[in-house]
Order: sequence, then structure tokens, then C-alpha cells
Amino acid sequence: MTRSVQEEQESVESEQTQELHSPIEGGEEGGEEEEEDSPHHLEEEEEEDDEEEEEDDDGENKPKRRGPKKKKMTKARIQRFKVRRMKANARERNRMHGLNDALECLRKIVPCYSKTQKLSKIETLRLAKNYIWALSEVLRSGKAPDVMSFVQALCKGLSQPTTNLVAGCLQLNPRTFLPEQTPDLPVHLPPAGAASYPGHYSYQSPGLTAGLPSPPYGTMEPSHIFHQVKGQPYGPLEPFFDGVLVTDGQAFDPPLSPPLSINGNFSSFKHETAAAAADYDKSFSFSVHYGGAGGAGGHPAIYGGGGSNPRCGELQVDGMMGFDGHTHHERMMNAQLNAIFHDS
DNA sequence: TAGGCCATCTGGTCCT
DNA sequence: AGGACCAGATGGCCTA
Repeated sequence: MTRSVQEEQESVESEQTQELHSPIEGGEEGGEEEEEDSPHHLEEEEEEDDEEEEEDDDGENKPKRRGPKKKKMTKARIQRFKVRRMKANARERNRMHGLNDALECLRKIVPCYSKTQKLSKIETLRLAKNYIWALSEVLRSGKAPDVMSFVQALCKGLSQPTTNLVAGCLQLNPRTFLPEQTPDLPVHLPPAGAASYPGHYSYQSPGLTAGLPSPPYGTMEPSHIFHQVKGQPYGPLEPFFDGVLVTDGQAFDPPLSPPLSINGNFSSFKHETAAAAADYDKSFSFSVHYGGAGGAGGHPAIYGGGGSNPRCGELQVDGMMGFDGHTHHERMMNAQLNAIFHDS
């Protein structure tokens, strides 16, 4: 059974139960006097003569109303109204579910994805916007971006919890790329096509200067919290070399699936042209890692993982799923980006 | 308990 | 006429 059909049925069922408790319906089925108030504005053209309601709108006390005469609400009309309303509600629910599905797909695309720590809708959209802008800026300039600038652009306008989350996914310490507070700086991205990344991160975070950022959204996957090697202060960068980091003698659990990870080199590219990739040891890496629930090297749910959204799975139809955990799409992207850097 | 986030209902508007 | 889209209202859940 497809999800939509199932949802439809569930929706109707829940609708029927909800309707019984709908405050607008007065909460009492069968109360004819109260039901007449609910579709108060409903104007029906055809007269239902078969079932006249005991509507007492002949009240002598009421002033004469101008305009089209309000039709009486018969039982049949009320019933039709209810059915229409139920159908509209079900459609609206489905529509919103579709919207949420699309948003869930977007969550898996942006450089910060965790099954347990979902980005809010608004933050997902903001991050996606920043991500698109940052990538397009890279393509436009054709130069390897500065890591700090890139991450700053990525986190621009995001709340601190989200910034922490992104930083955790990228294995960065938020303190290292968030500048000092600039209270008067407006929160906005420069227009598309601007010459360079914004120099400052403008989100005002109360915790920025106070010290370590607070844990975002309550609990968080340990692997998503920026790691700190014991006994070492935070460096400007804490790159996530080779996907596995040993901290305190324990193998660091990589993030669930940060699509974009910052490595010391072009990890995907080096498989193809290791020599060329070596030139970029200090450059920003566009290796796109879809860790998925399986951890390092795992495939993302979005590309056909168990329980994945079929609508997200449309991406897979295009044969984008590659080998080695890299999709055709991301290899194409890596190749393009790396080609740009190589040529520049 | 306040605030944030979310799902749902609802009525209005526009389009086919 | 009916469906899609939108925005406001409302209530529930969760966290600090």
C-alpha cells in the first residue's frame, strides 16, 4: 500500500474522530441548533426542500438583512458541508505531509543531517539557502574557498544550536569560526553573485562570548558534538581526517551523515587522481560523505536506505547511486569542483 | 512555566 | 465546482 493511500485512509479515520471533538462543531453531534452555527457563512444555491430545518431566522427581533438571502442549513447541506470539509482537510494534510517529505529530503542534502537531531523547518531552509549560495559562489569564483569563510557562510543566520549542530557535523569547533559579536550587523546574506563571502558571521548568539556553546536542542549524538582531543586546546580547525579519529583511545564515531565533510584533502578525488589531489592538502575538501545511519561509509537513507522516504528515493531512480558510498551525482560534483580548483 | 516547534483545522483566494 | 495554495488560529509536546 502506498503511503499516500494509507495516509488518506488514516486521515479520514482520524478526521471522523476529530470531528466529534471539533470545537467548531460544538462538540455535540446531533445538536441541530449548534450545528447551524458552524457553516454560518455557507451559501448554497439549490434549495433542499426535502428536509427543512427548524431554522428560526424569521425572528421578528432581527433586522432585515440585505444581500443574497442566506439559505437554510438543511441536514443534507450540513452533511455535504462536512464531507467537503473533511475532504479539504485530508487534502491539506496530505499537502503538508508532502511538504514535510520534501523538507526531510532537504535535511538529508544539507551539510548537517541527523536522524536523532532534526533541524527545524526554518533552520533547514536557512541552511539550504546558505549551502546553495556558498556552493554557487565557489563555482562562480572558481577558487578554492577558505574553510572559515565557507563555514561562516554556511552558518550565516542560523541559530546557535543549529550552528553547533553544523559544526558538530563538520567536526569543527564553532568558536573557531564564529567571530566576535558584532551587535549592529544585520542578519542577511549578500546578494547572489557578490564578490566574496561575508567577512563576519552576523548571528547574535548570547553564548558566543560566554564560552562553550550550549548543547543544541537538548541531547545530541556524541558524534555530532565537536570533538576535542583530550589535553589539547581548540585549534582553529579540527579536521576530520580520514573519517576516523581516535579520541581518548576510542575510535571516534563519525557523524551520521554530514553530506559535506571537511577533510585535509580531496578524499574522493584522490581515488581518481591522487597526485592531483595531493596539491590540495590544505584546501577545502568537497568530498561529500553520506554516512547515513550506518555510520562511516554507510549509505544515506535518502538513497534507498531502509525506511527511506519514497519521494526522496526519486533521486535514486536517476541512477545516481554510485559505488564506494559516492553517488554519481556527488562524484560529478566533486569532479566539477575539483576541476575548477585544479584549473585555477 | 514560557517559548519554540509542529500538526491540524479552517476560511479565503486563485486557478483550471 | 472543485482543488491547490496560503495564512491565521489553536492546541499539544518538549525543553530550558
